[in-house]
Amino acid sequence: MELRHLKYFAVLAEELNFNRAAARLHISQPPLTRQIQQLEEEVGARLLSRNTRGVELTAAGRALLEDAQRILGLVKVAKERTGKAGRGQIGRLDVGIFGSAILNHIPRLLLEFRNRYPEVEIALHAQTKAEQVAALRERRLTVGFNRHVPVEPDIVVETVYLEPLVIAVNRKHPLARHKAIRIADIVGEPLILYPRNTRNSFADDVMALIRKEGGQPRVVQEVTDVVTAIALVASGFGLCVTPAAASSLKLRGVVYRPIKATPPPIIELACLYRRDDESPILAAFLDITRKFSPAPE
Amino acid sequence: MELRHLKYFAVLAEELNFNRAAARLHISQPPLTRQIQQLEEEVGARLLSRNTRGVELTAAGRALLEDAQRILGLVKVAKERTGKAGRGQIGRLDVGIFGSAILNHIPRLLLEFRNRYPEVEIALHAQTKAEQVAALRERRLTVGFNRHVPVEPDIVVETVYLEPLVIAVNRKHPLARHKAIRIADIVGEPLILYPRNTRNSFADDVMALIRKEGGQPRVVQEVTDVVTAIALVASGFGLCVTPAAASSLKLRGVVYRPIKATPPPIIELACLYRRDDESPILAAFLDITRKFSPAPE
DNA sequence: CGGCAATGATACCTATCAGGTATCAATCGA
DNA sequence: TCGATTGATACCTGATAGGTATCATTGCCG
Repeated sequence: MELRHLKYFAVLAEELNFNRAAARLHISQPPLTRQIQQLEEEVGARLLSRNTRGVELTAAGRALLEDAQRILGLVKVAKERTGKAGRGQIGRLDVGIFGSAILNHIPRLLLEFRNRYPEVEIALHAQTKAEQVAALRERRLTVGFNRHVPVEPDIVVETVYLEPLVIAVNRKHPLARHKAIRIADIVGEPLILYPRNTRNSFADDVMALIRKEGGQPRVVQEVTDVVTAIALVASGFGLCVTPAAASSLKLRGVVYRPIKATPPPIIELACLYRRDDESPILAAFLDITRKFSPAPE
Repeated sequence: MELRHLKYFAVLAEELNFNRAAARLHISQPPLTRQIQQLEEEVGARLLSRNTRGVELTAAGRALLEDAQRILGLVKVAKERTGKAGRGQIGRLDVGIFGSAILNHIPRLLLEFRNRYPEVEIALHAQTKAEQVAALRERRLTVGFNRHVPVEPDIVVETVYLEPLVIAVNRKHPLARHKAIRIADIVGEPLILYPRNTRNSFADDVMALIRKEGGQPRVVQEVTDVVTAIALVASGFGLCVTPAAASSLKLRGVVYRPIKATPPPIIELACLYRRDDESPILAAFLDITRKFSPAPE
């Protein structure tokens, strides 16, 4: 049995007339007769009773018609669905993120992607660098976002965003009166650092930045995430150097000031994915990512 | 697209190797390659990524595989179901019956039919002769059972059972002492007749039977159904001539006696169906009906 | 009542295409 | 580097879907 048989039968069952059905199928009547005969032989039952004036469905014909229509419908949606999957318009995008990355740039990317590919399900997974790499290899992740990602042969690391740094200070702190703050100004100031206990982290960048100005950072507190860090700034513990994205965290008593320097200090956000991943969804997502990157607006 | 494409693809997706898949499909490898290429072209997406050492499903391929398997499964059950419908092993049998016919013979037929065609749904409809004929014409009934059915050109009436008559008498009545009763014995006896007010009914048969013996029936009560008639016999209202099937109605105080006559009086049970009905279910049912008929055991 | 028109079935031809054989290109492993 | 294995390609052949011509049946209508 082939889909042709079912298609022919479905049309014939609608028309109940071989000539009209054949015309609708753009074939002549004898081939239609033959295909229907074949179908009848294969299912082992008369499908239509031919009473000289037109035809009529038998019980078996009625039974098959239902199934045939459902099958033909399924074939149609299967074709469409497969095509969509091939163009990355359907499926699932698993994105690995880390704490503060979710504050600004990545949500914009995801929003844009969702608008363009509304039928792709997006799943977010908060994971560390190492977890992301492992998850990518095990196909649990399509793409990850992180900073300072070590180079691996099977993982592509692509810088997607250059984010300026800002300094979060308490509104009552003298530096809050400046429009912009020089790194030299914060040498000796009490510093809140994050994340804590992580190799190759953003915290190291900040330390290095201060040391480059000849200062010794005076860390008064290490915390695990931005939100806690900014909360401490709000309560006057000290100041904090953060990616600009954090400034969307509006906490009472905290102001954010750009850093005065040439070139202004920036931090890279990278995206990572399997080198051999040819999934159209990844391609589509990377396409959008690159349109937004790497320069900050 | 044809089912061939889906079948080939499903096997290939399982094997993930063109040669093995081709072998399982009893074709050689090049035609398989070509059919898969055609399929890919039609859905507009790569289904497999060919990495020199074996192949791998793409996202589109995974999407299609699910649908393909479901479709192939449906095709299989559709074939089976249609064949069954063609052999009358599936579907629905609407049977029209009248009051007392349900007491003995018809239930046996239905039981046998249900055992042989367990997947056919049986629906019973209590209807008069005229209702049955109308329902047959309107396809609401597959087959009807009745007595004294007038001949109609489009309805076949087939005698399916020759039922002896018996006489129901009160246990205390003098005739109850006889093993068998002659019609002559009941001339003048108080008679309960049913059904009431119906043309060409069983009641007429009984009346004719008694008149043939030269007697004038002494009808003391007319009722609509057997059960009421037998209940009246139980309370001593009179005696009642009924088809033998009624004797399965065991009421306290009622005994049934055969009629002594040559030939013994009988009443015909007929089944009726549309002359142009070629449904295999009807054929199957008639087949069983005829095996039980027309002689009483 | 006979010819006409419409039905689906049959006979036979043709063109398409599924499937076969031989072979190629690429790549992995020994 | 050579052989083995992968899927792809080229080309041929045979099965078969589809076409044309025609038939048998039957309802319709003058």
